[in-house]
Amino acid sequence: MKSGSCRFGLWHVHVYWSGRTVQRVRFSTTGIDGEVPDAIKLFCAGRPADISAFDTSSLHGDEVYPRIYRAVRLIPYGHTATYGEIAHRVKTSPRVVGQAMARNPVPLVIPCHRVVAADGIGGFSPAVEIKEALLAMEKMVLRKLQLEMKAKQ
DNA sequence: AACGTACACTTAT
DNA sequence: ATAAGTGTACGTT
Repeated sequence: MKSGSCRFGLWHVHVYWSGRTVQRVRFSTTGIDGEVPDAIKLFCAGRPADISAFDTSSLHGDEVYPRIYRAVRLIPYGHTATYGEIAHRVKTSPRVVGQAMARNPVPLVIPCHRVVAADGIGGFSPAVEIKEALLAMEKMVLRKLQLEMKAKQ
């Protein structure tokens, strides 16, 4: 199992992984030595990298959490869904979706930052500023991509 | 093993 | 503004 961290704004993103399997991701105010998968490095540097394809044990099974995590993983880069929408998709309640997000072992890989409240941004641990920054970054990157696309046509 | 409480929510009183 | 509904985790009996 390898581990390492990379920067996202003021925060350090710790990643525990090996090969295509990511076991744990967490935000910290301090860094650690070691390697981080390229895709995650690119993502944190503001490139439109898709990091949802990594393997994660939390995605398997018929229980409620895995079903929620699989649904959340389908939210595209730069987009959001509400707790209620996800709940509706997997036939559970919004409260439970929030619980699953709070316990997400691999934020970014399972993009819990793209799940927002019906009337606001919702929560994020350890700090909601991270969620705001992630959403702002994705929105900006997406807008830029769309502009480039349009320019080519 | 049962029970209470605490949640990153939402909808309806 | 408050209450009910929801699934899971975690603490206390």
